[in-house]
Amino acid sequence: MAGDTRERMIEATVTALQHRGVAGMSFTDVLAASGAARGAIYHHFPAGKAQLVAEAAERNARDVSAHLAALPAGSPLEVVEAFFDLVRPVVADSAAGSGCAVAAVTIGTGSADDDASLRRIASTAFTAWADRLAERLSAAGLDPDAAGGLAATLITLLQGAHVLCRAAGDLAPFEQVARTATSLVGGRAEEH
Amino acid sequence: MAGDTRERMIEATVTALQHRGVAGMSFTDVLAASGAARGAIYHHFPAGKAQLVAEAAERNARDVSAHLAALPAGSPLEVVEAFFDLVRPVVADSAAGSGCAVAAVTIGTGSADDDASLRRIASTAFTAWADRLAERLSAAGLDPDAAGGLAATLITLLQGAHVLCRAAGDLAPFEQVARTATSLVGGRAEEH
DNA sequence: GTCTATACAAAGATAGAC
DNA sequence: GTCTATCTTTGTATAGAC
Repeated sequence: MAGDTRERMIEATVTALQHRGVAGMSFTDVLAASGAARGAIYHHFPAGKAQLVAEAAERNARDVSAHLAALPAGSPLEVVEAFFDLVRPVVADSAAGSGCAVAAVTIGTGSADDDASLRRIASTAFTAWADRLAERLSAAGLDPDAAGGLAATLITLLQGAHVLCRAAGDLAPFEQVARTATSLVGGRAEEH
Repeated sequence: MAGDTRERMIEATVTALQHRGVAGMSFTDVLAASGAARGAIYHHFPAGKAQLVAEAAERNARDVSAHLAALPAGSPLEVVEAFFDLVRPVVADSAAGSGCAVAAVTIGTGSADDDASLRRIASTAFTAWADRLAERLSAAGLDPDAAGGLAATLITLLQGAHVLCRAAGDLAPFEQVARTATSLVGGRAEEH
C-alpha cells in the first residue's frame, strides 16, 4: 500500500472541500482523515495547497462525470427525471452539510493565480457535465441548441439546489424545483 | 459621522463575503476597507466574527429583497423576463469575482453553533426572495402552487448562475439559462 | 467611543533524521 | 518514501490608554 497515501489524501481533500471550502479547509483535517504525516503533503504535492485542491477538484469532477454518463436513454422528459433521481442523493448530502467540491473551488484562496486556475477547472467541469447531459437529450430527439440549453439549465439548477438545500437543511427546495422543472419540460406549467 | 463606523464595517463585510466567503474573509480586509480601527470590531460586535457576518448577511438579504419588490407587474412571462433583467448585473459581478453574500454564509466557519445560525439566516432569505417573486407571479394570474414552484425555481437558477458564471468568468452560462427558462415558461422548448 | 499594542491560536511551509 | 519537529505568517481576540 505504498502509493495509496497520495490517493487517500486526495479523497480526504474532496471531503474537506465539500464541508468547509478552500479557505476553511486545513491540512490538519486532511492529514487526520487520510492518516498521512505532515511532511507527506509537500512530498506528494510540491506546490502545496493549491495543487492538492486542484487535483481534488479534478478528481471529483471526473467522478461526477462518470455518474452522468450512466444516465439511461429515453424521451427528453425521462432523461430529465432520471437526472433528478441521479443527483437527489448528492443534494441530500448537501442538505446534511456536504456540498459540491467543484463549486467550492470557485471561491478560492485569495491568491489571484491559484484562483484563476481553480475557476478554470470548475468551468471545464461544468461544461463537461452539461455536455454529457446534452448528449443524452440529443439522443432523445431534441435539436442540439435546445439540448444544450436544457442541459445547462439542469446543471445550473443542480448547483443552485446545492446552495438552497444546504441552507434549508433538507431536500424540500430540491423537490419543489424538480417538480416544477419536469412539469415545464413536460409542457404543462400549472399542473400538479 | 459618529455612528457610521458600524455601517461601513457591515458594508465592507458584505463585500468581503462576496469575494472570499466566511472562512476566507479576515478582519484585516474589513478594517482596511472601512477605515475602522482594530478594537472597533469587538466594540460594535461583541460576539466577534460570527455576529459581524450574520449582520452582513441579513443586510444583504434585505437589500436584495427590496430590489425584488421593485419588479413590475405583467404576464408571468413578462415577470420572468423582468427578473432575469433585474439580476443580470448582479450575476455579472459574480462573473467578475464577486458572488452572493447570502450563499457565501452557507459554508460557514466550522463552528457548529455559528454555522447553524448562518444557514438559518440564508434559508430565511431565500424563502423571502422566492415569496416576493411568487407574489408577482400570483398577481400575474398563476395559481399559488405554480407561482411558488416557478419562483423557487428562478431563485435556484439565480444561485446556480452565480456559481457557473463565477467559474466561467463571463455571463454566457446565465444568458443561455435565461433563454432556455423564458422559452420553457413561454411554452416552447425547442424554439430559438 | 476611538485607537494602539499585544496575547494567543492555527494556518501553511520547510528542514532534516530515519 | 515516510515521519517529527519547527519556522513564519496570519488570524481572532483582548487589554488598556486616550
